[in-house]
Amino acid sequence: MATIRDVARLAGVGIGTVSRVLSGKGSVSSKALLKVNQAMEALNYTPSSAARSLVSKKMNTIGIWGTETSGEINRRTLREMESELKDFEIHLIFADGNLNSSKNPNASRQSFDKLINKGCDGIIIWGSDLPALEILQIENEFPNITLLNNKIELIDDKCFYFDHYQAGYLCGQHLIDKGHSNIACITGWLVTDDGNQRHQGFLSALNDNNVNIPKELLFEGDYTYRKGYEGALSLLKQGQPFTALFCGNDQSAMSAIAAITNEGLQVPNDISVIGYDDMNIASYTSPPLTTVRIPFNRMAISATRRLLNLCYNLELSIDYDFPAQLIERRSVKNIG
Amino acid sequence: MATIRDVARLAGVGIGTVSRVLSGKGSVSSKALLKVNQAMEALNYTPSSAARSLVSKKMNTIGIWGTETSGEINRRTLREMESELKDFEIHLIFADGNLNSSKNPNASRQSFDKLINKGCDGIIIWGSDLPALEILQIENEFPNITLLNNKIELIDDKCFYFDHYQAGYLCGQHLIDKGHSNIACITGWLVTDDGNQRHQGFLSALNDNNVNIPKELLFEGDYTYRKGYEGALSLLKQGQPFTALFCGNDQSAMSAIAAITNEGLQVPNDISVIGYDDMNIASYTSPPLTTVRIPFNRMAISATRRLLNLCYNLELSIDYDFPAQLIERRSVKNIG
DNA sequence: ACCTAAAATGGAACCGGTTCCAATAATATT
DNA sequence: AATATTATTGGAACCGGTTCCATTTTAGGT
Repeated sequence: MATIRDVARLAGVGIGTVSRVLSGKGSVSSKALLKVNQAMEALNYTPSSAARSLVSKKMNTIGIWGTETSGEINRRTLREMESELKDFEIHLIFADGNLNSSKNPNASRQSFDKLINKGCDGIIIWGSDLPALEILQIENEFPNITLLNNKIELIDDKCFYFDHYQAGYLCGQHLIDKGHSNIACITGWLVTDDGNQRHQGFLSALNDNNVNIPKELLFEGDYTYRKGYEGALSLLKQGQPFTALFCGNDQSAMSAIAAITNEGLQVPNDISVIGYDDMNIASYTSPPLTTVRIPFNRMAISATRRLLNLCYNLELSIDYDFPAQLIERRSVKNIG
Repeated sequence: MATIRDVARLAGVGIGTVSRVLSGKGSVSSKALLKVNQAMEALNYTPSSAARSLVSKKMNTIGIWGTETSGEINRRTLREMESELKDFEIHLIFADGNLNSSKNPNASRQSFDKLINKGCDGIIIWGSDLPALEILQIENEFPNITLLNNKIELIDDKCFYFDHYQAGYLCGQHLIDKGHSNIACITGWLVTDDGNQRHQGFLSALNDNNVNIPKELLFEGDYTYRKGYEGALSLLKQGQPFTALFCGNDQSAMSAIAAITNEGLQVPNDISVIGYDDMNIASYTSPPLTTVRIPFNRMAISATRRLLNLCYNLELSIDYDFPAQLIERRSVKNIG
């Protein structure tokens, strides 16, 4: 591997000159420029990123910590971040918090520290797996962080999240607008903040319209297909009748529809179903799924840009408002 | 940030001693060990990975180039690789070939070179977006590569792929075993090798059983939900009747089922459907999807380990055989 | 032609680790 | 007690860039 000194020697100039043509800063005569470029070409020279990082103290790498990234929605979000970083030649590395935290409570912090040790210039903390207090502590000694899908008042300008409460409310209101008053619910994972918020928003919408929902019509899910399927079966079996079902996400909505269909009932004729997320498949189910779309892409981009601004003193424009949008398809019937 | 010299000074020893306790190699007296550990603790010392990389010429990073990584199956595969690497404290970075190659044919090679420039110790080339010749050329000057989902005879020991032909054959045979002889097909993306192979395998199974498939019953898809839906609609509309449908992947199978259902027909009573991939949702559809499962995880792990062996002189065990397995659920009816 | 300002240049010093070796201390041998 | 081994130690040199400054060239002004 050729070094900058090899290039300088071959070009017959000093290393300073080579460095100048490399960075484009400082002045270089056109003859020198030519010779250096030829030498670099001839030696197939590539600057060592390790040496660069050593002096610049920038790794051109940012880390992502937290949420499981294998679900479709999170993958889509990730995708946005990756393409946002591509322009800056910054790479992403992962440390999956969940993976370890289940085994060992301290492990989550350890996997986070790994990212720092690795030398990430900044870290996106995704989700609320880390206690707020701990995040504040981290932020204190390592300020280059951004929170995605989490809100901490004291560092609100580094937080990017949306109003799941409002989105949940939207769903509840929609079912009511369509004339439903016997409404069942398969919740998201209530252990997570967002699962809780969308549930509360949903409940509030019902409450504001004076419809209340008996215990029997509430099934606590966890966002998985499995729980969606089981939940629907369980709701169908208990006595209370219902005409509409709100699911904490599209995955559980889809498997709930499958369960309902497999039980010989029809969606939306017998039971209306509304989901949450607007997955790609939502347009291609039977019936196409009414759901709520959340601008993950814009949110992810803003969180990423905010971090870039912090790490590299940039001033990319960012945004803090990400309103949800109801996507009406054919899984909710108007029975008013 | 504390450096090794700070630690040495505080501990009252030389930097060599600190380096020795860091690496665990060479002998250090117990007193020195204690003092150094205390000093490191006191200064909250973390060795600079950039400085380490500079001298060791190892970045502890490997790159992935090629396939779009946002689909469920690919993401699952990726997940396996990440967790395999976690144990070695090696990180993964991406360079999405597809993203650019569509715009500019040279861009794919450029994005590949970026990975090398970044200093990856090795690279997994995923898929067949790069011509074999070019890969051989690359391998020649940068031998630390491994191919995933691609086969090149000359470097077969670095290739990890499965026999899509065999898996496609399995699907075709299964439909025939169930008594079907009017069989339609929504292919995968025939531009890709694997899409082609599974199609050829499927065709061979039919051929070996003397059932032939008229042009009208072939619809060329591209793995997307959209094409699955459109394909099913189109097949339904043309005159030729059929009782079974093979889809190039589960995504198109699922949307094909939705289309069939939306048209008032039933799966599997009117039409049997078989998919390919065994996505998570496949157990939770209506009806649950018969499909073929491919051991992506084992394949990904082997490809990763092979690369680790190459990069870091390890001798992890690897595997080259990844047979497909038919998962029979309820979307295929026996009409024999 | 002469003087001054601006452009261009070379290279020492540094970033923070690892490697290696000569020097010293500790332990064993006779 | 003297000598031979072996264990431990400190630090110079190096990895390959960037930064910075003293010095040399070139261009501009009169």
